[in-house]
Formats: sequence, structure tokens, C-alpha cells
Amino acid sequence: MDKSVLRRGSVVPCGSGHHRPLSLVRAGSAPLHRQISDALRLAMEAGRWQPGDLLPSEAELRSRYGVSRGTIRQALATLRAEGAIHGSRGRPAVVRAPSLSQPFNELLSFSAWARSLGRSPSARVVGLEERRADSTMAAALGLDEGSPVIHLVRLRLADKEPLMLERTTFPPQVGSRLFHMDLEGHSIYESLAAQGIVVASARQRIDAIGAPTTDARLLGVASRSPLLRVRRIAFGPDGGALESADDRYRSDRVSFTVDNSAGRAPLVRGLIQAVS
Amino acid sequence: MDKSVLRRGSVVPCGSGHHRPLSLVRAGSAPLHRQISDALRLAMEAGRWQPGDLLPSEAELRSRYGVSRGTIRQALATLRAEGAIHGSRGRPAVVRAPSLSQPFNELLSFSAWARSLGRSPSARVVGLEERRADSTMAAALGLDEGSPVIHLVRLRLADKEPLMLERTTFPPQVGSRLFHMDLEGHSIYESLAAQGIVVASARQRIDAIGAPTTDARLLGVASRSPLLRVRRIAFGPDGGALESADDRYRSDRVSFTVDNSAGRAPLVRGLIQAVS
DNA sequence: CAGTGGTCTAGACCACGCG
DNA sequence: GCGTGGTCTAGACCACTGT
Repeated sequence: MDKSVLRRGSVVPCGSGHHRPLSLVRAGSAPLHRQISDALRLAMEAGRWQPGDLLPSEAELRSRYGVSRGTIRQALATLRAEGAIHGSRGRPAVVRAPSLSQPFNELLSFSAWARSLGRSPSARVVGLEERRADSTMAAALGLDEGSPVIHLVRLRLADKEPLMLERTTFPPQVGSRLFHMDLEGHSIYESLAAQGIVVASARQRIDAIGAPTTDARLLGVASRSPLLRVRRIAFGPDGGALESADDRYRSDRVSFTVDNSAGRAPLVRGLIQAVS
Repeated sequence: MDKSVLRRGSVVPCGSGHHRPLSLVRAGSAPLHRQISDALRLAMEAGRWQPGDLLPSEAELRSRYGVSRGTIRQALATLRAEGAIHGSRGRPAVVRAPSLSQPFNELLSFSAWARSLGRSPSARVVGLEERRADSTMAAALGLDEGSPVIHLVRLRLADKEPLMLERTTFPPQVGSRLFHMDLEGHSIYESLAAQGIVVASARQRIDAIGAPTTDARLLGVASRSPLLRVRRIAFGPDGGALESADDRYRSDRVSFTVDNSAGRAPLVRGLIQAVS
């Protein structure tokens, strides 16, 4: 067989070459290494391999899928980057406990997150107004001080239970679109995405604060209760800031989880400058 | 010299081959792809390439470093996984805005973290005792209920300022070593690493709580002040749990930061079950 | 020791972006 | 059409883990 028959459409020596084992296809679909990593991930999620089990050796996978070692290694590298497996030299890779991860979109969008948990997201608009950016906000969004910005405050609920109070500031080219949107029923992120505005990355800072009276009343907790605060700046594909957000969660109902597996940590601990 | 001489000691066709350009060495040191990714990362951090710049093409990097394309691609894959660059097909990779990240060790170890900020870490042991694992702890550490575990409580300080209260539970094979260690001066993680016990991964859950009276007194804050709580289970290379920790930070002094850049989010938002 | 994964090479075809 | 990165192959040496 020339695999080239299947894979490249080049010289076809004859018919009846054997086809690729298992269900790997080559018809303009996904790359082989991706098909393999998907298949392995599926098998792990289905429980065919339990945490702690050893994966088949690269040599066996190579022959099982009829591909070269490089392709197998690329598939395994994907799983390793996801934290699904975990290898060491001289020994087959180990299946790790299922790793948490959400699509990026579910982290940003309260609506998408709530729906993924089988709950009905909603929002109550507390305020929507145009403001002038102070120096902090201007720096965060990369605007000039005094530039007009749109400030939106919403209470976010899941199954009518208030979970989070959200204060978001948008630069004009994003925020101006809010006035034509359904802010209580639909996801802002989804509506913006439909208009070609997508978030490519975000930086989030997490700390805890005591609930101010206003926040406490809206969230239905006692004043000065601990709240989990997430301050976020979201960026578009070109690196421009799309929003600056201050989300405050009822800490008795919501928590955040981080998996650290690789050599570098996605979660970074930082010291806050003492006030002088 | 011929590369083969340096790298494999195999057949040497002739003398006067070219030597490897730049400062790549091969003497049992780091792998080539790692040397290259480190060099590129350093150049970006030093500002030699600004965010938005295009990296040299793979072909140029290949000839510049005198290695094969696979090695270059492996180096670039590392940077891509770190979020430092960002590529697309048909065009050289783009340098992205600098991303936060700490070595994994600095996230785990209070001592390493404080030193990286130029501060002097210290600890005050509040309690050290053997206990029996209750059902929750047994499940977390993968032990049987009632198994003996070692429970350590320490107040962690930087430059003598209390920042965090740490309650850690160890399984016996790890915890038994604590009784022979300097728990107030040296890093536990570093001491354990010297004995071959290394943390390969960890899962951390973050929320906010009001400071109980005891915690508040130790940390020097008002009772019921908001604290940032990080609960962590750390795993060894074989997937076995090495510790279960409950760290409570003064939220006026410490915060956590997460960068989300790729398609999947390292930070996951979770709902806490309502008490029935 | 044999077998494993980690690293590296040389060469190839393809899809995409740009001039 | 040309150069780019994305994918894939075949083969090699090395370091480590088990027996």
C-alpha cells in the first residue's frame, strides 16, 4: 500500500492496497494525529482506560493505527498538553485523573456556563450608561483618559437564583452595540460573536472582598459577606482590549478550579502592593 | 566539527565540517529544542522582538541554529503552548503580548514564591500532629478511612508580615519525614524534592471565606474579614496524592492571576451544591 | 538486557497567504 | 507561483525503567 494512495492522491500503483486500520480516514477531514488523539481521549472518557492505567506503547499504537511514530507522538503530545496523560522516560504514558477544562467560551460567558450545567441563565440590568474613562480604566482598555466608555451593571442568575454581580466597561466600538441588544435574555458574548467580535484571550485577577451593602442586597447575602471577585480584561485577536469586567460571586455558591500539570503554572500568585 | 561527532559519535566522513552556530552546546546539557525555545523566549522577554512582530521563518531559524526543522518546530510548539507566540498557516508566527507565568514550583512553594519577589519567607508552626483520616480526607488522598495522616498548621510570613495560614495533610510516607525537617526555616517542597519526592501536578480550588476568629488572630486581620482560600491536592509523578492543603490568604495582600489564551481554559468556574 | 519514551534528522506532500 | 507553516514518514541514537 502505498499510503500515498490514501493520503496524497499521488501515483497509484495498483488497486487493492490495504486500507488504514481502525477508523482513520483521509478525505480532507481532520489530520491523522488529531483523529488519533480524539479517539484516545474518547476511550479514556468512556472509561476504557482508568486513571493510573498505562497506555499502549508508542510502537503498538503505531502499528494499530498504521501511522508513523511521529504522528503518534504528536497525538500523545496533545493529550499531554491537556493533562489527560502524563509520561516519563522508559515507561509508557499514564492515564491521569480526568482533567477539568471548559471551552474558553464557557469561562467567559455566564450564559454558556450556566447552560452547560443544565441551568437557565438570566440577567437583570441594574445600570447602563456612558461614562468618561478615568486613568485606571483608560490604561486597562488602552484608551485616552476621558474617552467615552459604556458601563453596564447586571445581576446574573441561574434558575432565578442570583449568583454573580457583574460590572463591565466597554470601549465605544464594542459598547455602542449594547444599546441594540437584549441584555437580559441573550448572551452578550454570543451576540457580539455574531457581529464578528470575538475574544481571543483574557487575563483574570482573583481575590476576595467583603460585600458592600449594595452588592449584598442585590445578591441576597449579608453585608460584608465574603465574595469572590474576578477582574478581567478580555482581548480580541489583534490584542486590543474588548472589555474590562469586575465580577463578584457569592462564594457560598461558586468556586474556581485550576489544574496545574505542566512545568509552568497557568495560575500565578501575586502580591498586592501595601498602601503607603 | 561535524554535528555527528558532537551528537552521536557515529561515522565521521571528514574533518573541517561546520560547527553549530550560536551558543548551542551538546554536552549532556539541555535538549537542543529546549535551548532554542529558551533563547527565543529570552529574546522576546528582553524586547528584541515586540508583540506583533513576526518571528523569523522556520527555514531561517533552522539554518541559524544548524538543526533540523523538527527541532525548530518542537521549540516553537513549546512557545506556542506557553502562549508566547501565535501562529497561522502560510505566515510566520506572531509574537504575542507577554504572558504571565511562574515556574510550577513557585506556585506550590510559598518560600520559592516569596524569594522570587525579593522577600524573606518564614513560617511559624502552629501545630503538628498525627490524626486519623476522616472520609473526606481519605478520599482526597486515596487512603482508607481511619488511616493515620500527618496534619501540619503553619503561619506563613514574608519579611515577617503574615500573609497566609496553611493547613496541610500528608499521607504517612510523606508526612513522617516532616518530623526530621526544619519546618520554620526551610521549604518543605525543597526538602522533599531533595529526598526524591516531587510534585508533578496539582488541582486547586479557589473560593472566599470570612475569617474565623482563630485564623483572623493569627493573620492579624479583623474577624470575618474576607480571606482567599485555596484548597489544593498535589500529586506525584505516578498520580498518587502527596498532600491536601487548605491555604488562606489575606486578600488585601495577595491575589491570583490567570491568563486564558488558548481554546481551552485553565481556569474553570464551578457551582457548589446547595445544601439541602 | 530488552523495551520504552525522548530527541533529532532528512526528506516529502499539502493547504494557505501573499504578491 | 513561491514561500510559509502543517502534516507525515522512516530511520537513528540516547537515557531511562524494568527484569
